[in-house]
Amino acid sequence: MTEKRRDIHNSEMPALCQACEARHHGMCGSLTPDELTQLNKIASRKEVSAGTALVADSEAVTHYSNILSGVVKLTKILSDGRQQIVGLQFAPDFLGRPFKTSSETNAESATTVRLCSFPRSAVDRMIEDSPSLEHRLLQQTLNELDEARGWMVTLGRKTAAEKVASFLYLIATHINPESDAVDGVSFELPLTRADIADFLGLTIETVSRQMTKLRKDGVVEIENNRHVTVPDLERLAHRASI
Amino acid sequence: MTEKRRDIHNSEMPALCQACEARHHGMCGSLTPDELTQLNKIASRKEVSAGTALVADSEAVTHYSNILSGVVKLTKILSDGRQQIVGLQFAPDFLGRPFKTSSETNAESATTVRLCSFPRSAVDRMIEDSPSLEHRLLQQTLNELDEARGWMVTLGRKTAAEKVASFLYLIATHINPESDAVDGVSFELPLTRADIADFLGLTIETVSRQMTKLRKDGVVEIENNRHVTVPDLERLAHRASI
DNA sequence: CGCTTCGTTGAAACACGTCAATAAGCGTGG
DNA sequence: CCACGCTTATTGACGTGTTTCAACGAAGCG
Repeated sequence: MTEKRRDIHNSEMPALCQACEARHHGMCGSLTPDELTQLNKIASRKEVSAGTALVADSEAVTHYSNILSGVVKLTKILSDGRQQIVGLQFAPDFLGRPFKTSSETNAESATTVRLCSFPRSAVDRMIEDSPSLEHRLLQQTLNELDEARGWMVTLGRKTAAEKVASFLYLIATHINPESDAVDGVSFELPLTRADIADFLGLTIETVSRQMTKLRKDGVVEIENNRHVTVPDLERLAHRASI
Repeated sequence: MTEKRRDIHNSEMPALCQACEARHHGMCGSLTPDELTQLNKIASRKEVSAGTALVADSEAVTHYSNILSGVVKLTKILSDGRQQIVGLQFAPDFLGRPFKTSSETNAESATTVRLCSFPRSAVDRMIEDSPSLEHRLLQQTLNELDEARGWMVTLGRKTAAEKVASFLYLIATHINPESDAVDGVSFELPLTRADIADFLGLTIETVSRQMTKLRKDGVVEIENNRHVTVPDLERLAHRASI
């Protein structure tokens, strides 16, 4: 894979992709300049506001997308309305479920999200022709599987306090892809209390109480409900039993 | 993929693989007879009893395996000993985590398990050479991801009663790969009450109480603690909120 | 036959959910 | 600019589902 990348001359790459690749390391990294140029012709970039349905339940999936910025939540609902967020996706994740036209999973923007979208058929064809693209896809899928299984421990075996700490830790370590700061991490929560509750399998009241407790214990600082500062990531991780 | 299969003449296939492929539809189906013959030379078949560690936490993974029969549980533990089963694997699933030598996930046989194992390096090489094998691997991984996310709803949003019903439904529909029987499904539970509790994020006492309730309500019949009969799968599914 | 493991059942404790009231943030319009 | 409604979040009192603790029964095994 690394060798493959090496012979990509930036000058041959579409300008839009250059800017994108410079910041992230998404799937397009495994495409040749030719493929990239080709894909770029049929790609469409768009920006959607928070709360937009990107993949509606059981609706035919017509597009795949790369997330350029923002956070997307993947949700499932039971027939009586109970909802569970089964995954969060950050830039530069690939959004879509190859080899299956319908999905039982909904995708919705949690924040303002910028996307680079492609018609499904074109990408499916490209996957067939490009083993390295499929390889990249397999790696992302394996990572998502690891993350999903890790979260299952949180859902099944952690207390409410540990769940909320786990969530904050997850965001603190994922929201800013490049930052490796150990101290003084600060960010805007991409999710409302209701979303956090759906992610953790709790009620909004319990989430609120545990957030208050973390704040009173000095583990986090919270301003305007959404802006969070974590003075000591290790301390937060400890609260999350990580 | 289907076309690829069509030109495999059974006469060219190693005898051991023939018997295996006849019953299941595992990964080896995407290999050519040549590759199969080659792989068969380095494959070792073995049978392990229930409770055998197959992949120990953070230990280097030296082998991949196909599950020929039995059930394997994938577990994760927190530092204080709390345990969560994050997946069950049935024949003919592939066991192992490609592209990563260490895993945070343990694999342990839940029942007697028959395996067909291969040295890691040989399979890794084969994956590089055979796009169709990688394709098959991607598909299993996507399926496992779907299953994991489906189970997250069970863990996060279902009551104890629904969780136990969901578990019984999962087993009833997975334990016997070929059976499509709607009525009178009968099977041996592959997991102890402790395992079931670890899978559902409950205690063994709660599992026991809910099993008793399902039995008293006539949703399932239970003999000798392990043998379960489900007279009406739809009724069980309803209890599971599926 | 005793020993251990596995499963069931009951009573009490508690973590989290439910219900309800209040406050804070935010856009809209008079 | 303030009034108004709406959504989002906090906090309290109370109820309940699940856990905890404990005792007991059943099954497997030397």
